[in-house]
Amino acid sequence: MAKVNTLRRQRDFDRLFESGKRYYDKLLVTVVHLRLESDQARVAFIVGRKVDKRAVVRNRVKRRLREAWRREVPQPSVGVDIAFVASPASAQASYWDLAEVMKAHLAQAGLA
RNA sequence: AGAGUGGGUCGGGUGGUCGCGCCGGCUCUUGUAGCCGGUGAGGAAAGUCCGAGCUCCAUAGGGCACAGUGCUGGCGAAAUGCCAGGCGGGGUGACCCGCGGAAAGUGGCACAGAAACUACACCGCCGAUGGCCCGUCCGGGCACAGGCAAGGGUGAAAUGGUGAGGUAAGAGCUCACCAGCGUCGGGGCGACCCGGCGGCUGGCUAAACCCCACUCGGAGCAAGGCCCAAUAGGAGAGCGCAGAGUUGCCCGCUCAAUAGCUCUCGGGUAGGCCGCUAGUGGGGGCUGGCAACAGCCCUCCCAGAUAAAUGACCGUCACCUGCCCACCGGCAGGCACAAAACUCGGCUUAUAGACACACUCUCCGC
RNA sequence: UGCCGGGUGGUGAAGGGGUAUCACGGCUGACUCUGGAUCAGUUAUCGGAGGUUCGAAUCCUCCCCCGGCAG
Repeated sequence: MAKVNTLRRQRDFDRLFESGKRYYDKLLVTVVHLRLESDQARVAFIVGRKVDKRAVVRNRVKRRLREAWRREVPQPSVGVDIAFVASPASAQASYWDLAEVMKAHLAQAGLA
């Protein structure tokens, strides 16, 4: 995943969480916001300290999410910002569980 | 064979399919591109408990306070670190744990108890001596004066312990040994140890104040430096006053809002770049030293991310647990603690299991 | 990542070496025909583990948890 497709500015996060549409699950909360001025999709994976105290576990969840985004889901061709926020239950979830939830949320958003 | 002690090393291997950060090279359509090559988490990277380097600050100067350290000697840049030794305590033992000063002063020691520090006298013991009574002047009784601190009892702790002598009863009152104190001689760099002598002893608490010796400016890479959109129109320097700053206070030193006057044209947010990895560095050998460690020689280059790379999935082998099983083997599950964020030296805490070494105890065999 | 502050009944707070205190709740009982008010009782191994002390919520050390500041 190229750097251009990573969401990193505080301003972008503020706009995404203020006006984005949310899809909920026990493992994952997905926030989607369309950006018409661009045709690039930007994505962020958020795993807070409440998921698990240990950095090793949080890093594993983040990497599984990133891998699921890369392999299990068709890349959107429209301008859109997406944030995947992991919940504490995702620390015990397998790669395939996370991928299923991600696919379902993107289908609901009409991106897949 | 079993149980254990000490320090040390390692902490999954291998294959397949996709993928990531950084560095270097090449290519072109010069880009947030493609290809090739190299490289990419730990013993604790952790907690942030100590200490350094490095950077900045209004210069860091003095005094007091506060704070820290605390057996001795050595090592180390330094440290609440390490090594060796000393003493005390624990363990059958290998070994482990602790550490200045209580006759410089102040304070505290609840409850209980007679008394808790100028020690004391409730029960108790004695009553030799003096007193009173009986009585033949021997003697016996009373417990008034008085003597005692051995025994009982209270407490965490009661002014040395054990034994003998001694006495009216007792007591370091006397003696022997032990503990403590002082002193002399010897050994050791020293903590301290060994021996002699003396008087016969003087609670505990300093992780209470304190005393003694030594140490101490503050903040921290979000330090700090550089380049600079948009927006706003001020911003900076000098003079000057209330004032402000340094972990607390005093002195000292420094700075200086706003208003005013004079001069100058820069300051800085978002963002980006540097700091940013070669360093008190790792490995091997020799020499000195009991050791920590030091010196010399050879050799190696070993992460630099920033919404944050170092992986995901699927096999297989090894290991562990459970079940089935006469055995071969099969099935299921597990396979630790945990991830850099300027760097380094320590400490502390978490950690499935594996390996080798040295040593101790018990039992058995020869 | 760095630096601070704090954990005491259900809740909010005192206490800084000597039987753990107060307020508001909750529960039980008494009073009342019933309820309220009132009175009495009950509800804590002081975040955990070691250490210093005769004795620790308090002093020291190490862990765990919560919150804040620095963009």
